[in-house]
Amino acid sequence: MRSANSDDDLPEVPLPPWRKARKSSQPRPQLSRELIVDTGLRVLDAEGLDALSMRRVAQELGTGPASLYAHVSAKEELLELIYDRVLGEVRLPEYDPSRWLTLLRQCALELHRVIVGHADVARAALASIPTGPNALRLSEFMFGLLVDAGMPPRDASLAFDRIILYVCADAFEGSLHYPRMKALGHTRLSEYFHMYVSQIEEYFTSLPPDRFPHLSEHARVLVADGGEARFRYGLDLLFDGLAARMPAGGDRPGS
Amino acid sequence: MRSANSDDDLPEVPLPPWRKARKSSQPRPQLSRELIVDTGLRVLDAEGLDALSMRRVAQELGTGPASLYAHVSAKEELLELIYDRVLGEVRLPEYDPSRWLTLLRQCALELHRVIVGHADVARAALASIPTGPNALRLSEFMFGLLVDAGMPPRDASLAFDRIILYVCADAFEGSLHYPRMKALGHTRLSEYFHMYVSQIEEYFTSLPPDRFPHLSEHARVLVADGGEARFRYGLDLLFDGLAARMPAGGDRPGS
DNA sequence: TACTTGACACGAACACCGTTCGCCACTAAA
DNA sequence: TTTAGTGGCGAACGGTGTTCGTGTCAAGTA
Repeated sequence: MRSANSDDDLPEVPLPPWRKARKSSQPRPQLSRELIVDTGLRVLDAEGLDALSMRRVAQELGTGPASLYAHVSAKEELLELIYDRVLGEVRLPEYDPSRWLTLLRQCALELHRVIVGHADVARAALASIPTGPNALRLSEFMFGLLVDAGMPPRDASLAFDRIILYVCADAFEGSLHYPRMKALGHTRLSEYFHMYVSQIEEYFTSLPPDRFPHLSEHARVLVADGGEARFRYGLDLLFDGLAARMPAGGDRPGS
Repeated sequence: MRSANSDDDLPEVPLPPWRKARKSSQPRPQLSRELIVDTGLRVLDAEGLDALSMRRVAQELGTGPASLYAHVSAKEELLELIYDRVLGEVRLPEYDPSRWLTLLRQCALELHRVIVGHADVARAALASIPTGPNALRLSEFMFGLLVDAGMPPRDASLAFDRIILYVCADAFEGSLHYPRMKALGHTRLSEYFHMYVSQIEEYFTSLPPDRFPHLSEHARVLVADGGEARFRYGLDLLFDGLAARMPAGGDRPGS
């Protein structure tokens, strides 16, 4: 595999018998679903989703791409498995329906944190309908919280779905900058963002004020807040709406 | 190009001089950005984003993929142009800040309608930072509405951003079913959805009730509502939160 | 102990993809 | 009429996901 010797057709030497021993001393790579998912996640964390190809994972495992298909039906399945493994890192608080709003908010923030922490796994998150064990665990927790707090199951289903969508969508949008940054050759995230924000602001400022009065005037604030503030603002909007819909109201002081 | 005559290497006849006239009567295919964007959108509408390759567009235009790069720097740019062309279909209501909530909601619904109407253009929508003329037109309208209604520009910026994200994210999520449906060989959308919903419901029902009491009990309602109801529910959540934040409150009777 | 069986590993290939290079035909200016 | 230059485009490069057929090893059976 590592070249070195010439692997031509004609055997230069009648291959000594102990060659067989060498091969069996290197037992079997023991491929398995878990090992493949582990490796895939490692590649994704280190180099991003674009670098996560079947060939790349196979290479990391010292084999060819065909070997993976014995344990994983397709790349899509591999991505779903990786996503569910990531969801395993989500730590759930103690279950207490009387504090449903606080806990639900905590879940959303935690989910967001975990997803954002794994490069651009969000791109895989939005694309898959998650049915893995860790996704179920999280779903049961959040959906149950809403139901047990007194929300009609149908509303709870919708609300839960919208929260997850929002969290994943925000993480996804943020992850789009990741490949861009690499393409521009930047290695420092702050440096990239500074450049990016300046460009957008400059563009908005340069717009004709007669056709785009608000955009050109407020160019600065349009790019002022970074990802985390934007995320929290939208989350607050959603949860305020939710609290107003819950029969018993919210659980935090002041609402 | 249209076959018909045999375009072999050897000329069957010493090609008469008036052949030259024929060629110049068919001047040049007159490739242009607009023509390429038109064709791309047509392919996308007819066969989905997965089928939209540079080769496919070129083939539709009766040429090779290399020809496109004279007018479009990369596929990503083509997608952005297509998306902005789609945004051109968004019809804006009459500007009236005193009815900001109604109009903003109308914009969101209209944008959603237009995006969903173009197969899975949503996948391109979320992936690009829209700076085309039609995107600016829409941004100026919605952002201006919030500012002129009395919202501090910084909040207006955040709110506007979140609304767009939500609309696009929902359309995106819905568009994911599109390739799946094709992969399963279904041609009727309703038929596919019926099968899909049944499967999910069955799966949730079959979950162990001791570990997933809420999911297994409420399996039916978890899949009850289709895309449109889910979308409106989330939009209402957002707008309720927004109205509560606007200094002058909402504009609709009852809020 | 010898043989069979079956599952896994994997090289090679297929059909695509986005993109670039370099040649060609052609138009417009000189 | 010559020349310069531009846009169209065939061919190729280096990648992708996936499949087929073969090889090889470990365990079960006689």
